Amino acid sequence: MSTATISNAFNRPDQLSAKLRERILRDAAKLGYHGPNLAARTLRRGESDVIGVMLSDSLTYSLSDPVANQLLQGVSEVLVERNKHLLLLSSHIDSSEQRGAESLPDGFILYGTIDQPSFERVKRTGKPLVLVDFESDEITSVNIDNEKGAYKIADLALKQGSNEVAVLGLKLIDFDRVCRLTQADLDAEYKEISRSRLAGFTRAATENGCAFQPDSVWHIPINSTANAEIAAREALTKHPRPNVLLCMSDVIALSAIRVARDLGLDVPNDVSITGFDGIPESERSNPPLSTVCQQSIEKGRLAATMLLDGADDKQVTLETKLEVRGSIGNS
Amino acid sequence: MSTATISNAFNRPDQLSAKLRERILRDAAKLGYHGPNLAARTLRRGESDVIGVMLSDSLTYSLSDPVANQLLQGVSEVLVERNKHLLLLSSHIDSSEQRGAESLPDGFILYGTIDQPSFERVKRTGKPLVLVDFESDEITSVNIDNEKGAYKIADLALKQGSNEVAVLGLKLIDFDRVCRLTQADLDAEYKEISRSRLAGFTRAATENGCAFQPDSVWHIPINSTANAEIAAREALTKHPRPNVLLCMSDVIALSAIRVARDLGLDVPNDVSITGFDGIPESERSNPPLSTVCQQSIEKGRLAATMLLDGADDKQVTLETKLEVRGSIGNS
DNA sequence: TTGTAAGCGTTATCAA
DNA sequence: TTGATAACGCTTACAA
Repeated sequence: MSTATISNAFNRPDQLSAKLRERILRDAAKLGYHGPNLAARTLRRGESDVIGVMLSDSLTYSLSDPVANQLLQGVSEVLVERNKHLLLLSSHIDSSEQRGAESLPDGFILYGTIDQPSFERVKRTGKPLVLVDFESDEITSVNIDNEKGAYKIADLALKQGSNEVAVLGLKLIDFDRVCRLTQADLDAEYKEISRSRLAGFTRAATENGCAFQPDSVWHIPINSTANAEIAAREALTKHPRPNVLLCMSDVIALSAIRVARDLGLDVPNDVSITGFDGIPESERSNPPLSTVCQQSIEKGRLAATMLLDGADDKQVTLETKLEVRGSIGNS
Repeated sequence: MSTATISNAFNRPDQLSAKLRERILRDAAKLGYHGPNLAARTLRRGESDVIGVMLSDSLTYSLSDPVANQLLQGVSEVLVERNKHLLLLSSHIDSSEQRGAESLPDGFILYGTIDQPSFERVKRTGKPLVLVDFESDEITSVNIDNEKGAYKIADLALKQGSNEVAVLGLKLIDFDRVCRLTQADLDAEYKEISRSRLAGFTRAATENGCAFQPDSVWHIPINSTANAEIAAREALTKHPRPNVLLCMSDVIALSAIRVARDLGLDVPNDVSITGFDGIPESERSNPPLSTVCQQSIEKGRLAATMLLDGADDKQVTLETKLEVRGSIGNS
């Protein structure tokens, strides 16, 4: 009974008699053998059955973000189906351990705006890559049309005949605190999807005759309730008070709804609030949030499927769907 | 220049001259070498720097569950700090790929009630294990006192002088649909933490003179909004209508609050509703939810720390904290 | 149908 | 300070 036969017992049942195979498996179990070792198998075969998901934000934060969560749900659904495993990585880091972890997966899903060095490093592995909410020439990616989605919801909110608009933006500049923008901020090059959303808001505002100034645009560095509440409070106590608040994420918009209530404002009669993403909680708020639903779960499913099926060099743009709910006025 | 020297250049800078080391690193970068390969290193050293988190529910579901999410946040916080990596696994599965994935990690965190075969398998790896929300003799674990937490919140809700109690329970029996319990269900052995919560509810009800029957107890198989709404609707339309609804999770309780509103019931005047867990959303509901806060993030941190620091054979019980908020009547 | 042997990329040991 | 070598556990030609 050689090692080869044992290997075959586990991996190629047709290469030996059923009887021998059974005996081997039984003996292995008896000896407490746990089955082929992944490290050794990977080394030999060059395939680990592990898929890496690299997140642009920190792991801890990403796990708390409802949108990232939905993406991961979609990804995991497909991976489980295909018997692949999920290794979570985060960008920014460049330790030797990080590089080690990067060497294991058979392929990567890169979510969000990955920093340049990490991106280069992963590209150089030569392994298949699928980008999500991030684009790069010649690399397979899954995105939505952020400009269009933002335009649609802003247009809807502004059609109600409003005249004072504020924007609660996500990651508009490279700064780690909540603040308003300046014209210089806007002119600076910054390659985040939020800039496309801002472009959509701006186009809708211009078309509806209520263009806004940079100082009506807030920058929020990270999609958390705490940050959003600060910005919402500033925006809603500004003079003149905005009667339309366009938010770049549902987390932000939901925070804004709560802040508005705290300030004694009625949503939508005093102020209309719109979100972006379509997270589950957006349906449950009071009033329910009007938002741009971007099907994050489906995005994850699609990205994983494309990665595993080797859909090279396809750049997919998913449709967004407007969810019109109570947080927009109908005056 | 031998492989050994190159290895040293990456792992033991003191074993060669700075000059040579620098040259090696530079050349390696130029050649597109990504750094030591994890599979090979693991094979040789017997250590992967990967930690496995095995979830009792499916991966996809767990990623959507706010409580599991908080646990994972805590775990990831510590892992990132320690330069370890996170492999997500789920219980129930026993494919060869699963066993492969199980062979990689240096240790495991087992979250929830892991099925017996998976648990045995992981135990036999001989690697360090930390159980969370799950106990087994002689194995390190992190738990809370579910009976006590449940007792405290139930006692608080029932002190208000109510007389009709219903319970929305999570995973009380082995059945995949929402249903009420029978006495036989209660008598059957079932080793889930929810049984301890039920015991706490029962004790408080008995002490407050409003003991409930099995048919006032609902079983919900999985902690999702959809399931919870079905159960909540059944419970709140029962005759006589309960004026206290004790829920075994915040997701369930938040759903119940919405269902109550749909039915035109005022919370807490018509019905008091209590939760369990202390998820972020519980603060934001309308009215805010009274619940038992179980510090899930801290649980994750602690479990990861104990795993990495080799706290063998310690069985920790974390304190729970009562959060008294608007969903309980003060009549 | 079964066994032999090479080699995957590392690192630890030991020798130079 | 550096280099040669064996071994980690597995899979896959190929030989028996």
